[in-house]
Amino acid sequence: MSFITEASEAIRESGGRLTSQRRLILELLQESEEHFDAEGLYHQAHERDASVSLATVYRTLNMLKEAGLIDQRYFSREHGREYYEPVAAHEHYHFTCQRCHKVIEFESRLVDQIRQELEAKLGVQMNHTCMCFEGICETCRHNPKNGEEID
Amino acid sequence: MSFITEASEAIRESGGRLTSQRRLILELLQESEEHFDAEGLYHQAHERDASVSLATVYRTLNMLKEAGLIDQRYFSREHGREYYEPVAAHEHYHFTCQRCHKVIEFESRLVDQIRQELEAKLGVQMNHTCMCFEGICETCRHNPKNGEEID
DNA sequence: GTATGTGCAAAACCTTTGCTATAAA
DNA sequence: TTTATAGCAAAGGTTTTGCACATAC
Repeated sequence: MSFITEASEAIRESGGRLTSQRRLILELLQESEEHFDAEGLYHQAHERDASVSLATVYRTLNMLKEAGLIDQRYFSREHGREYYEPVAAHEHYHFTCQRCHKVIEFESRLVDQIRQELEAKLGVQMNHTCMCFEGICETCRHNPKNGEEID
Repeated sequence: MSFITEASEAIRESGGRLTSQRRLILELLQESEEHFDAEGLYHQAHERDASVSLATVYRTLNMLKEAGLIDQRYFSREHGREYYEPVAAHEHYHFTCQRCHKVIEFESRLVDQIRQELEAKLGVQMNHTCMCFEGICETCRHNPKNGEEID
């Protein structure tokens, strides 16, 4: 089932309405299948339909997050801005290059094990994990040009 | 070497000045040896010296962060507010209880291994790791009273 | 004396919200 | 027709900054 179909059904099931703005945003999300933030999404949407507002983008993102259709992440060290991505089949994590700002996705058995270890060791119930990794990617490590001191 | 001594030297070495406001803030940090945010620190400082401003607290925290004397962390899922703590001998991580808001520190060999695994697997140079864990602590799990639906 | 640091208030930033008009069902 | 949603602009919450004055060195 496509993202748009799934999201449309979720909206309808909860008594929501499939407005033209929401449809446009869903299309953009499905097309991109990448990481995006509210502002980037807003710019794309606004290009196609100048009537779309930033508030609607935020409201739609929150709605999709509540519905469990997108995940909210942080990518930069400062975490000043929220990013989103479609919910993926298996958990994965992100490494952001501080120089070229490329985001590398990866999976790790170790990361997955942490939850279990903590639940066992601390006796807690883990509901949410947030991890960001930052540094210099392989390409940039081998290209010391491109200026800018990092860390 | 005490935190105050170390910080004072760092300030002087970088051509900075040990103002009364900075001295007060350093004292509070050394006393607390805990997690704190800008506002909490500001309130404490302001009690002892009503002339201390929030701006100075922020500036001092940033200075100490740059100097590598305190670490900046996030404890809540939303990351709306920055927390700080003295730089510790060994890396540790934090689990925050969503019900009682207690913060549990822990160490984990697994967490530490992730860096190495990623450096090997992705060929990156890891400069910064940010992790937050949230859920329900053991105590709260066994005390289903206290209302509030969580997640 | 000279630069660095301070307080204040305003700005910056991202996100949310109140209100009225609009449009989906 | 009814009620959810849109747009707008204003407010929210946290952190930063410009500026003139104060102060450590």
